[in-house]
Amino acid sequence: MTRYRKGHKESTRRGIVDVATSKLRVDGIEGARVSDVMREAGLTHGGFYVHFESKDDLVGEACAAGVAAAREAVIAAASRAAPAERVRAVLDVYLTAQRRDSAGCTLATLGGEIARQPESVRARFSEELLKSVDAIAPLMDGVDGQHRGDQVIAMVASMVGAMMLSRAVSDATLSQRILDVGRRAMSGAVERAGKPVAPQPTHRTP
Amino acid sequence: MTRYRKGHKESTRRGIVDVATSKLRVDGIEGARVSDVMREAGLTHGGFYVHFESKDDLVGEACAAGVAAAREAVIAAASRAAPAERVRAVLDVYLTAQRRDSAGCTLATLGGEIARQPESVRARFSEELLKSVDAIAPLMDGVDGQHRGDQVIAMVASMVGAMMLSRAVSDATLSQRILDVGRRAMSGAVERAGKPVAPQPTHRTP
DNA sequence: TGTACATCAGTGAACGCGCGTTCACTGATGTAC
DNA sequence: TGTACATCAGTGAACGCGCGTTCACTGATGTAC
Repeated sequence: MTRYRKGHKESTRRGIVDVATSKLRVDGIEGARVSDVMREAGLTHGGFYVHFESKDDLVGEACAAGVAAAREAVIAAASRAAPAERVRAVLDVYLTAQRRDSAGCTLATLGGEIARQPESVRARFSEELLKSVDAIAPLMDGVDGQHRGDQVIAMVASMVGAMMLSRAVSDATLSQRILDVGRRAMSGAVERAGKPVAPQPTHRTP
Repeated sequence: MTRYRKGHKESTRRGIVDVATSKLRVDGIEGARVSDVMREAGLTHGGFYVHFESKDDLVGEACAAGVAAAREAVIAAASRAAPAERVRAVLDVYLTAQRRDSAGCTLATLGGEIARQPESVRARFSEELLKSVDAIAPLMDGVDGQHRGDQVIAMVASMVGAMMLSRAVSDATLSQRILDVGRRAMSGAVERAGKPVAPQPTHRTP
């Protein structure tokens, strides 16, 4: 019951990757079953191997797609703000309870597991992450390319760490506090680094 | 072939938890098999249920033990330095290539997976993490308890995010860069926040 | 234009494997007499 | 003090289940003649 027009196979494949990208975030790499992904993509599990060599193959592609999606989201948020406000703009979009309670971000949900994946998966993830740093860096407010890239890395590490802890914790108060502190600490650091202000040794608690 | 002296059962149980704590970090929650943990503890898998109700039960205990171990390490590192130097002291001990390449830290290796565990596991993790924040906070250099705790949370989130990304990435240069940037960004933020210095909008690259 | 055949995305039953868990059993020790 | 029994940490074979993967098959379309 098939035989479709040209490009159909590619679009089916893309659909599988899309489903996998979000299912991996929710269920983890081992928790996201091939058969579930295929069913959610409107297919049966047997056809999986027409599109992918193995589950690892899909995992690598989905991780890369997840990082790419995060990159686009960061670029979109940063682009809307003035250069000096961009870190804060990204933090305000990313480090939110809404984002924590939704499927979340590939980096925060899968980062720990990717470290245990085969080289093929890690390489795809790695490449896409470096590409993201380089793509976001020009939007940052720094003296040179290296510093701008470093600022992206610091921002991403802080956001991802805070988001991961905030998701792991079952205590709602602590979870919210982690998000708030992450947002304040990072935007505070940027403000202090970028402006000639009198010393302010206190974090205010709004 | 048993019947041991009083306290033997408890010490066996502790041994299983110890093995599990490090095995979970290396292999992940699903990757760490009950039978492997038992074998490494010098037992056969059948005896597992004399000590634990289920694998989840062990996972909860091992996660809590992992957080407690991290707390002790942070306290030890911080205690050796002067108050204003403590964040830097912790960063210098924690955000290192050696730590990245060893079993690593429970927060960075399991954080993402814990978010998907049953409430029983998350609650134990959560409790131990909050306990850690409260125990480390008095060592920090801040105006009040809330701020000190916030400083701990910010430090931990940054460290854990950087460590996780550094471990996930397969590109050795990027991996090292993530560690370096994490260390510099955090210790720089502390320095800028704590001292009345002239504005220095650049990160120096040593 | 009509007919025969090749193609290939997708189906669904079946496979082997390894996991968490169960269970009948063991046997050295502590306790009762 | 010596003997019979209860205890219980630990053993190892066996279980059921669900996963990733394989494979013989389907059937609508494109192509050859």
